[in-house]
Amino acid sequence: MTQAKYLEIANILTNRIRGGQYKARQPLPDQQALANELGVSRLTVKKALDGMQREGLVYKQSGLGTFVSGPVPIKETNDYPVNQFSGLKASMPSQSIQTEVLHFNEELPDENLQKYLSLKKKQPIYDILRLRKRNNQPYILEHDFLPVKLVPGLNKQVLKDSLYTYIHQTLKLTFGSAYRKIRACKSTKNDQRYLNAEFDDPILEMQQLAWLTTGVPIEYSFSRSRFDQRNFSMVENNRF
Amino acid sequence: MTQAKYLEIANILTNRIRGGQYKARQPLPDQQALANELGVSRLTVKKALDGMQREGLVYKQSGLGTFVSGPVPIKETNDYPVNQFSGLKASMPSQSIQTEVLHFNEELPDENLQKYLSLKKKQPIYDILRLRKRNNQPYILEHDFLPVKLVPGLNKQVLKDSLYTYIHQTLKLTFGSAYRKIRACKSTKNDQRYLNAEFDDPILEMQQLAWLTTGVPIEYSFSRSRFDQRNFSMVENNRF
DNA sequence: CAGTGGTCTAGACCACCAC
DNA sequence: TGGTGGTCTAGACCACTGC
Repeated sequence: MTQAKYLEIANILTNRIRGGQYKARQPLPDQQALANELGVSRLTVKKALDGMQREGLVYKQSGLGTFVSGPVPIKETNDYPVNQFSGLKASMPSQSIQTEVLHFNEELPDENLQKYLSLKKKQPIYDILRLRKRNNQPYILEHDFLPVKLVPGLNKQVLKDSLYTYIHQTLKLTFGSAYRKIRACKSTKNDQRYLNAEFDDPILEMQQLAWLTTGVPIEYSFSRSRFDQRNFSMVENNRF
Repeated sequence: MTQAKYLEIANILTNRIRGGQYKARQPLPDQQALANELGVSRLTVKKALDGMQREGLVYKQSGLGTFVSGPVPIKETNDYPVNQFSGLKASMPSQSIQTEVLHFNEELPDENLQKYLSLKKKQPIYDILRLRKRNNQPYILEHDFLPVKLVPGLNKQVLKDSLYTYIHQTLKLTFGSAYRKIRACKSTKNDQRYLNAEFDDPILEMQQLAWLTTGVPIEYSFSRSRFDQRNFSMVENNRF
């Protein structure tokens, strides 16, 4: 199956920006010119630029043109882009990520999990606790709950490798959307034990409820990190 | 100037969902039927539905239809949607918000602020510290930095009322995009003093660098809340 | 097979901006 | 006034779904 044209165009233009062909604060060629050059309609170019704008790569001024965004001066190495669906390993290819499976069990869901994952009392879930390390330092403590019937064949090796890859590549399931909640909280015994957190170290937690494209809930999870290890970052656009 | 048609369509369909005409987990009429009924082209309906999908109101299955999303079971009252550009008062109309101006001064920017806001040494900034209260309880401690030349006429009354309204309605400036960073941190003396935080209470902080549609940086700010007062929430979509 | 959403086109008009 | 991006249309073809 081939990629959509507008994604192809977005790739080309993104590479031109990264390669320096279009420079920060400078305008790109106008949409019609790009359409002519690349052999597509103007709407297809616009769609590509819309996506690039959402990612913060360009900004547009109606009546003036489309401009390359400058670098973000407050961006840090601990910043973790929150607008993505890939697993940890795929989203941080430059980092060396190790995974320890601390707990992996098949259980019956409590009332909350029944509600969150649309399950009956007798429909089992996987209860998974994993410690992710970055350069062999504790990084994220991940607690996942998934319905057993949706993720058959799950085992420790998959969990050490990549849960998301297994769900997507092997089971051919596609994540559709997720509700994410970020909060600060006090450290628990588990945080102190696995993340090397002091008792008064704040913890940054992301809670997530994720659905497949079919609308079926597939994952409820918590990701916890020590306050000095991770930030969540995002680019927001007005009116979209 | 009139609203774009696709926004109008999105409003109509959103109201139908909220009014119960289309029910959770049930399909909407197909795009062509809606286009015929509402007197617009199918693409315009699709654009409206795309926006509603980004907001988490509906989800689509290629080949099947567009479905109404169910309620989110993990949503809480402390959840604050992070994908928005309105000020605090506009985004929480149901809450009673009071503002105390703790500090308001015109100063010269340090090196970091010069870099973040693209300013020279001699170009002054406003340094603003405000305490936002919800139902007369401390809620958010906001520290804002804005270039003086971009926001003329700023005064304490504006700050007590609404900074965003002033910038948008009075000065006719439009926010284009923002880089936002969320982190957990330990409480400072100011947090303890104004947010009634204990010394070991974690603080949830959002740092923001915002640009106008022209690409000019206009605001660098910190919003801090006690860990038990506020969460940040968002709906994310795969492939958009 | 029929029905759905996803994509793409060519052309048109509009609002906005700089000159 | 000319050029930009934003919107909208009608029509077409495709990939995917369930029957």
